[in-house]
Amino acid sequence: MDEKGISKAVIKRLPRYYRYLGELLEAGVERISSNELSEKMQVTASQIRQDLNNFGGFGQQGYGYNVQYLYNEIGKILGLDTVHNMIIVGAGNLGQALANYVNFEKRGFRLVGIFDANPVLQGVSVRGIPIQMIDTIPEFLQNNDVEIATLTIPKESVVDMADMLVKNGIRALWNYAHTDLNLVVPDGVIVENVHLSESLMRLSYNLTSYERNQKNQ
Amino acid sequence: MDEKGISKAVIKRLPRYYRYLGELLEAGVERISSNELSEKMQVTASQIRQDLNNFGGFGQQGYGYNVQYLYNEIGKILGLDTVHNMIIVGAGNLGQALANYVNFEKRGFRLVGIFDANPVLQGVSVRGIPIQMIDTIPEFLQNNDVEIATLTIPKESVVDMADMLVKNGIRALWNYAHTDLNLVVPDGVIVENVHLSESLMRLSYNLTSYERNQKNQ
DNA sequence: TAGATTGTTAATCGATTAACAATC
DNA sequence: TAGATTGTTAATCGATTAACAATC
Repeated sequence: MDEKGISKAVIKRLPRYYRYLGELLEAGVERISSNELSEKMQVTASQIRQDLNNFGGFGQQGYGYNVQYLYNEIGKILGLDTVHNMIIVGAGNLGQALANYVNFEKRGFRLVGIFDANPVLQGVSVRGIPIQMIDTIPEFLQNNDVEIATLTIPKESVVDMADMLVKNGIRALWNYAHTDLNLVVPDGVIVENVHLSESLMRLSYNLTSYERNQKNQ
Repeated sequence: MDEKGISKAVIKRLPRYYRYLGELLEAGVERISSNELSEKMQVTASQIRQDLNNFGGFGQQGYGYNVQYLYNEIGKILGLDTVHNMIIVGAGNLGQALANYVNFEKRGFRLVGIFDANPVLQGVSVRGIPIQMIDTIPEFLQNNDVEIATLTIPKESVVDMADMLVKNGIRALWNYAHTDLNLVVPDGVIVENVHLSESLMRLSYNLTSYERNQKNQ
């Protein structure tokens, strides 16, 4: 199974397929054709078939796709069938919000530690996990097999933190700080940047240019 | 100034330019060439020039771009030079995290109301704004000029909520629920979906396929 | 078998990169 | 003026869509 060279555009769409298939599953739908799914998701049937065929033939001519089977297969492709231990660094509002997000657990992301620099938070429990001090991270990573670190700390400290985490064996960073960590981290370390403010600016652009168009008509 | 037909790919990159220019500004850099910027941002200089020229010529041959000027212009394009009133619907962890995010204010997004369905939260203040009950939203929108609603409520209730908000004049939805609101909302209403779990799944995909490749070598 | 729908190749469309003349 | 660098056109690359033969 060589999954090398799958385009970013395809990978970006996979979680969305997964979500829609999950909903169909909940609704008790057993099978679906690329055409039906394309209407629901507002993409072309052609694109769905092309996307899926990057990973193998999951359907059957004359029948379509079995929802449960396809859901499972995409889950496997996304790596949701294995458990990944995760820590959260930064127990502010956002860090705690993410910690409380129950569904991650269901997808194989197991929260095993929460860390913060603020001594006031020491020992405070979030979802049954006591917040620990940041300087204990190296020791923690030595004793626990953690792959993912979620970074909800200010951008000023995030580069140094990323360095330290990678040196202690962290394999992937889920970065909420306003920096593109991928540009400062060694090759092979996975970085997923979440820039919420950029999302809001995009909204602002669309809102503003819509209003401009209204005026000019 | 006709900004019709700017491609999504370009719009997606604008906030990133804005961020890098802001950093250069803070660092006291006065001018920059597309080439220098391209190295910093890890994109091609050609792309930078193409992107900017969608909106007009902001540079000068032989000189490059004035950082302050370009920063301001991109800000204008993104609509960050006007104030947009915003409410947050859903005062759970994520809603409160976003409410506490100070920088939005600086970019022209003014938080004017926070709402929740849980009576326990009634009157609790977040950043000086008391949480109000959701059933008071229509009246609130009648009395206040609000353009943007941030939705941090469960997906079960988000479609009805969106309907209600739009009926009461909301122009844009910043949606954190696990649904594609753009597919259920009338034309002309701006929707920006933020699917954090999809981001984590992408991370998971990259991590998993990296590990698979390691094994096969 | 006939009908439906996939898997896949070919055609089209759009986005990115390269190149260079214009010009500061 | 000479050098630098933009704005912009042309070339390339990649992604999406259309079409259809294969096949359940």
